[in-house]
Amino acid sequence: MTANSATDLLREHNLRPTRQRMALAALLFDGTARHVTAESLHDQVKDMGITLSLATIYNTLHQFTNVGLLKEIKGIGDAKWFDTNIDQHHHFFDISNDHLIDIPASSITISHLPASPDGKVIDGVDVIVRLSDKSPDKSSG
Amino acid sequence: MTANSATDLLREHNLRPTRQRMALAALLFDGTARHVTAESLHDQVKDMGITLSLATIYNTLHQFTNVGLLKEIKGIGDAKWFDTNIDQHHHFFDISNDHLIDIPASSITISHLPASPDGKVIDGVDVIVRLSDKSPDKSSG
DNA sequence: ACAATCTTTACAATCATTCTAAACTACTTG
DNA sequence: CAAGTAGTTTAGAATGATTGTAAAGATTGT
Repeated sequence: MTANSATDLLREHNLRPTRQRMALAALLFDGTARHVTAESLHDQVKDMGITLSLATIYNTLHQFTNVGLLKEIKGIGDAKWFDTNIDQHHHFFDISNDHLIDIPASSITISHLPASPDGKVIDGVDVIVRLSDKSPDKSSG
Repeated sequence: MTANSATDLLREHNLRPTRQRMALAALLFDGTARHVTAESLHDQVKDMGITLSLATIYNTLHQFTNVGLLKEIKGIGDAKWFDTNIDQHHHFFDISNDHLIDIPASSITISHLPASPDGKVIDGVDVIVRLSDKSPDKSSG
């Protein structure tokens, strides 16, 4: 993502194109799906030689989420994760290295979901498929 | 659950039947499925006129989980939840009041799950169906 | 009862996150 | 471009959930 398109992107969403938001937008919206936590993003910008306060990272992640540029992923580990893939989808979560892999919503079929209780509507369905390392002792050795 | 059966239950799992663990076992294993956090359990025992330190609640929840008496529920709200239903199952999570409702695993059919990446095996599948209040303005009035 | 071991507890420490108020930056208008 | 205003960033304090620590207390086997 170029500096210009980052500017446009931010403006389209009524966010001032500040140095900080430009840097984060450049990192996040390069076309590849990214899964980040505030801490991991903080480390990534640090590696680029840019220093942003953690509070700004949190603020920006929330702002990007509010305007629909990011999606928060519920239920992964201890920290909050954000996803640049804003389509409805699910996740593999590799517990051995805290790595996330997207699963398109269309790749999973969920049927026979019970009816919601009276007065309630389904707000969303999150599926997390936990992965662990295949034990080398089993199944083929 | 009677005091005697709580004692037996604890002994069967190599846990000394202390006053604290007896109280918590009595509360938790009365036959109905319960969803608790450390804080909510702490409040419940307080209501019974018993005072236990929060640290003990945490310790006990973890011990009960380690011996298979409880199951930790991943991905709900900000706190860790524990479930007396140790069968494989899923959850409705009512975001308006942080209330959980079990969904038996057999009530949901998940098909076409993609293959796990090389070297990885599926450790478990968690489905959380988020519920919110039906808006009174929509759909029938 | 005694010693050995396991538990509980108060309190400090930690981790992720949010709050606060002051310093700073971007945008608009002249 | 200068000034004013509104939006942003930041360091550091505060919060909330959880874990660690070390000392005091309870349970068990003999």
